[in-house]
Amino acid sequence: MPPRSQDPGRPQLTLRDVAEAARVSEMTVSRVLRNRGDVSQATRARVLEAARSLGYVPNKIAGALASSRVNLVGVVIPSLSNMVFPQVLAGISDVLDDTPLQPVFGATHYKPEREEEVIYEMLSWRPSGMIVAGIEHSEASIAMLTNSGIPVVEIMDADGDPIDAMVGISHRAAGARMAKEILLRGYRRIGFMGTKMPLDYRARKRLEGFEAVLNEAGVDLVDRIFYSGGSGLGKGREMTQEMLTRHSDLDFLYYSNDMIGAGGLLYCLEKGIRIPQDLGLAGFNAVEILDGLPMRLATMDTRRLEIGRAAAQIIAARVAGESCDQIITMDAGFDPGDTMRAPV
Amino acid sequence: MPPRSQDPGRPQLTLRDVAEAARVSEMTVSRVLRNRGDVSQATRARVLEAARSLGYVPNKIAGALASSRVNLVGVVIPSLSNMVFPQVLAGISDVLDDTPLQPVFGATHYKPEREEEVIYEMLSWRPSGMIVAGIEHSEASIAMLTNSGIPVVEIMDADGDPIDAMVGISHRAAGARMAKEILLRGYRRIGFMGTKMPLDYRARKRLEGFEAVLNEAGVDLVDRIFYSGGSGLGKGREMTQEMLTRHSDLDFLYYSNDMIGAGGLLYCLEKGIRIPQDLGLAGFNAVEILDGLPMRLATMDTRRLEIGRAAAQIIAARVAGESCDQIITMDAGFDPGDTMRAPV
DNA sequence: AACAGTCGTGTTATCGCAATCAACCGGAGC
DNA sequence: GCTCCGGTTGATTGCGATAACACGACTGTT
Repeated sequence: MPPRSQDPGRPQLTLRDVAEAARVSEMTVSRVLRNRGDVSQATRARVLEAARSLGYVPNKIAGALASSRVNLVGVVIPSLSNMVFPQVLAGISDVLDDTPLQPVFGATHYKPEREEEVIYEMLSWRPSGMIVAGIEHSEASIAMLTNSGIPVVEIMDADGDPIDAMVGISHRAAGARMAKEILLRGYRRIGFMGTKMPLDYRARKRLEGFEAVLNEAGVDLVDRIFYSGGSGLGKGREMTQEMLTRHSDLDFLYYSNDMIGAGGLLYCLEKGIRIPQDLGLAGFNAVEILDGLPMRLATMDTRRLEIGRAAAQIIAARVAGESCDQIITMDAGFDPGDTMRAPV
Repeated sequence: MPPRSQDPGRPQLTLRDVAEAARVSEMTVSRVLRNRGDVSQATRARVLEAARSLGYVPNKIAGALASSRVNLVGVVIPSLSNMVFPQVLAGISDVLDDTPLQPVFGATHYKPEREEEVIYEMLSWRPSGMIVAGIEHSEASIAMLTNSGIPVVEIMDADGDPIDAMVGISHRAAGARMAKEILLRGYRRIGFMGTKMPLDYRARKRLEGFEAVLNEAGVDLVDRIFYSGGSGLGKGREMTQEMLTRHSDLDFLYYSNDMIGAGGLLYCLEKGIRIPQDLGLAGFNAVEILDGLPMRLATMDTRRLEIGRAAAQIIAARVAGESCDQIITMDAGFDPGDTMRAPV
């Protein structure tokens, strides 16, 4: 029978227990465990030994209440299963690992009411800062963040005004850039495939920027297909088949993300379609899965790691009382890969 | 100029402020905001209005200290950028979303010392439960978890004894099963490719189980290649090329995960190798990316979503004081896909 | 009319720790 | 021998909330 850790009898250890064991005051134990103030080597050793042998773990709840300092940074993102956000988190962790700050994540699933709840929950722990994906939030969310009195960094978007600080790329500009590159290469009959989610503002802005440039050039999207549910290679295949069935004369397929783009690419290669001569393809996001496909899909790098890093740096600086940039706009990098022909 | 949320002047709102605004005691406000006890409709309305108009967000730090109840569940996993763990998290979130409990994640990057730190950090917030990936932990980690007095669920592995509760599959059995299936189909000259990480115990157990069955049948692995760094399609391609260059007579390639397996598959298809007749392939983990590849890779489903769910259910039940299974061993599902020929 | 039982609300005492300031100690300087 | 001092250590207070109990105002019963 395995030991059960829920034995009720076990009393929670406190500073007092350690203090008694080491025959010093609670305050001294507190100082030792936080490496604060002057404590003699002898006392320090005695305290550490006592804490170790008792298996004492400090209670941050009490510590935070007493010092009104909480070393948490709330990070609010739409989803964890998206392949995109984990990289932002990696950037954040990278930077915060060198500070006393610790990130705490929450997912909203692109639902504003869920975002509100997550923000409320997080703020109720009185974190030192917040990093929130996107710049579109409910009024209540904005009010809470504004009133919180802590640094707030909105990330991944730059098309709008932030509550406080902001780090991201302009998705409108990214869409426009891709449209320009496509036109520059002589493609004119373009189909779009993307997610249906009306609340993915960034995807929407990209499409807006994309179409705006097309329209200026007198070109219209031939067709568009929206899907719901998870993004996967399979989804890209299906949609591409559907799209090419509807219109046999397309010369370019623009996908709202690399996953479905890669699926489309695999489909086209199987069908023996000549890429990029007869048909060009492009996705969005520069996910690592692209390295390894038979052909490199054209895409745009959304600088996720750097965005995470920069956001965390802003929080760290502000918590330390240093000044820093409040608005950082990055350029999304364009990569034609192998699926777009050379500019004409 | 955007509003700065760090205006120093803003005093933190407390129950007292709301109480004064609503002209009731702090206790009454507390009751209203937690929906506890009897409060008259009139008073309740007044309090809610006061809280809303002030923009009050409760301080859980203080609440937790006073009630010694913390609705957090610590979840310790090796990595977030692995495609595997996010699904475990999804299962956990699924279940906890229907309870007052809230998951908090921490990544260890497969380092025991990092795991120790993460566990220490989490326990210092006095969570209601812990879910930890794997059953191999440092002595200190085990001691901390045991002493914590809270429910602890170790997940994703079943080859060993748990600290408290456990939910997972036997990786040794999974490796053995795959070996049997391979032998059953007449493959004999087998190459293995996997990650070098000595601390990925589960990958190691799979290989052990795999080789044990081969050896019983008088078969030896022809060769093995270990890689370090991230798993990607590209890595799978490179290794497969290397492996096939070293040994032109292999008839099966066993990969330690689906990502590199998929890369290998794409490589082989490009080279015109006849799969599964001349060469069989198999990966591990049943990641969704497989749906959409030109050919379905043989793999094993590690039941990640269900593991996450079950672990969360155990925590939820234990927190609620209910009894429940303590050890759940799931069977990894085998799927021959299209890359293994029929049994002979 | 006296009593107990509700209901709604307030009072008091923690919760475990850190900030603050006071107290102590032994040696240096006069 | 006295003060002064820097280095250590301890006692007290309060962080913002909740638990537990106390209390007054009604209600309904006998």
